[in-house]
Amino acid sequence: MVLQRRLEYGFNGYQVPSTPRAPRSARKRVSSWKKNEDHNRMCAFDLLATVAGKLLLEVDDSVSKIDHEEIQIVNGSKPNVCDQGSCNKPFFVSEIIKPPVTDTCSGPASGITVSDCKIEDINQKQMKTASPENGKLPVVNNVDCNLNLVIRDNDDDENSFEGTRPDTLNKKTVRAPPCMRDRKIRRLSASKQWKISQNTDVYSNKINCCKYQRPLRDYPFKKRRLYQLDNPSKSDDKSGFIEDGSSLDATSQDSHVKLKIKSFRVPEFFIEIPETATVSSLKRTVMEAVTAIFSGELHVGVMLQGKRIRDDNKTLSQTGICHDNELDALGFTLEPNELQLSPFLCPENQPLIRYSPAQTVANEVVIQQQADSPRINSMNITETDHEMSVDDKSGLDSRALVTVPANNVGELVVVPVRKSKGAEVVQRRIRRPFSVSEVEALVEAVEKLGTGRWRDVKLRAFDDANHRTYVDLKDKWKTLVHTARISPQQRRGEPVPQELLDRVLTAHGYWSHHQAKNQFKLNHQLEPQTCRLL
DNA sequence: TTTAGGG
DNA sequence: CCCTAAA
Repeated sequence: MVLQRRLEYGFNGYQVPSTPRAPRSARKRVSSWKKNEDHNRMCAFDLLATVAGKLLLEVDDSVSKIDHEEIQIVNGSKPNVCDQGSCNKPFFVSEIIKPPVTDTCSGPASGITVSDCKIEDINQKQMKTASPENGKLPVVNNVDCNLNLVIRDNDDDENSFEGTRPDTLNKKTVRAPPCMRDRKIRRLSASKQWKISQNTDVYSNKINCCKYQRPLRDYPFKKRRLYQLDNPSKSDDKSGFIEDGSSLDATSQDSHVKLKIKSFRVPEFFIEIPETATVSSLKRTVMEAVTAIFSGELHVGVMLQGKRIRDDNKTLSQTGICHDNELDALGFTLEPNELQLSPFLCPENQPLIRYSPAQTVANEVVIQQQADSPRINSMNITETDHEMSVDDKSGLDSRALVTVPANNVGELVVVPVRKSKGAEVVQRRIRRPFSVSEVEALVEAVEKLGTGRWRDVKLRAFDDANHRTYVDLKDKWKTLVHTARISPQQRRGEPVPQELLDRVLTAHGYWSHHQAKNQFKLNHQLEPQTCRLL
C-alpha cells in the first residue's frame, strides 16, 4: 500500500528513512485557518487627509513654526479670494477625500492621479458618486495626490535554486546554521511587482481664506470640522483670512500677518506591491507607508530667506515675519519629532530598523535618515533589488533597504518598524511570495522527505535560497495545504497550478498517515516495556 | 537548533 | 512572516 502510493507520487525509489523522526512534541494544537484579515478601515487616501489635518494642527499650534514650500504670506490688507467661494463652510475630510477609482495597470509612469484634490479633479475623478456639497470642497482643493504606477519585472528569482538543487542529501554533513545563513541577502523575489511611485506632490495642502481656522484633530476617528465657528473672539473676523491665534498673538494687534498656506508637499516615495495584490491591499500598503512616514509626529520648521528659524520664542516681527516685509522667502519644512528620531530613523550605514504596524504587505518599507538635518523636504520610500549594503550580520533582507537620492536638503528614508517587547525595534522581513517554481521544488522535496523534516527540505531544495528558512518552508507548506483545500475562487496571489496543489494534498495525506502510523508504532513498542516495569 | 503550531 | 514552547 505504501509502496503503491509512493509510486503515485513518483518517488522513484526514494526510501523513507528507516528512522523517521517522531514528532518532537505531542502538542498538536488545533490549527485555525481563519485569519482575520487586516481590514484597515481607513483607506490610504483618508490617511493623507489625516496628515493634512495634522499639518494644519501643527500650523495652528505653533505658528512660530510654520513652514515652507508653498506657503504664501498674504498681506492682510488684501482680502484673499476664496478659490471656490465657499471657504467659510465646514468640511469633513473623510467626506471629501474618497478612495479613488483607480485605473487598471497602464504601464510605467501611467501617472494615475489618485487623489488630486484640486476641485476640478475631485469632481471629475473622485466625486463621481459623492457629489460635493457646497463648502466642502474649498479646503480640499489643496490636497494633491498623484500616484504613478510603474511596472517592474523581477524575474530573477526563477533561477534561485535551479541547477543548484542538490540531488542527494549529502549536504547533511554541512550543518551550517541555516537560520543565520537564511538571513543573508538574496535576490529579489520573482513576481512582477507594481512599483508605485508616489510623486512629490503626493499631498499638498493649501489653506486659503477661511475664517476661524481650526486644526483637524483625531481624524479619522472623529470627524472634526476643520473650521469652527466657536472661537470668534480670537480671530480677526473681518479679515476673512486664516488667523492663527497662538502665533499671531506675538505680533501687535494692528499688524497681523496673514498666512496663505498654499500647499505642503510630501516628497516622493516608492512602494512595491505584487500585481496580484488586491486593490484593498494596495490601499492598505499606501496607507501604511504614509503612516510609517508620519508616525513620528511631524513638526513644522520655519525657514526665512533660506535660514532656519530656530528660536521658537521670538516673535514673528522679531524674526522678520511681518506684513510689510518680504515674506516670499518664508518657507516651512516638515520635520520629525526629534525625540522620536532614534526609533524611526537611523543614520546612514547603520543597521536598519524594522517596523511592522501590522503583518501586511506594507511592512516592506524602510525609512532611513540620511542626513543630519531632520528636515523631510524630500523622502523616498522604496525597496531595492540590490544586494544589501549593510553588513550581513544585521540579518536583514536586501529589499528592506531604502535608497534615497541625494538632495540638498535633509532626507529621510522611512520604513515600517515594529517594536518588540523591549525597547528594541526589529525589522520585519520583507514579504517575498513563493513563485510557482519554488512551490514546485517544495512539493517535490516534501513528497520525498515528508512533512517533518523541514531542515532537510531546506537543504535539498532551497539550500541556495537564503531567504527561505526551514520555518518558511514549513509555513509555506501549511499555506499550500490550506490553499489546496479551499476553492480556487478563494485563493489569492499568484495562482498555483492545480496539479501542484493536488500533489500537496496527496503528499500531505500520505505523510500525515505515515506520521500517525509511526507514532502508533512507537506507542505500542513502549507499551510492553512499561507494562513490564509495572 | 529544529519542529510544530498558534498568531 | 512572526513568535515561541518543547524537544
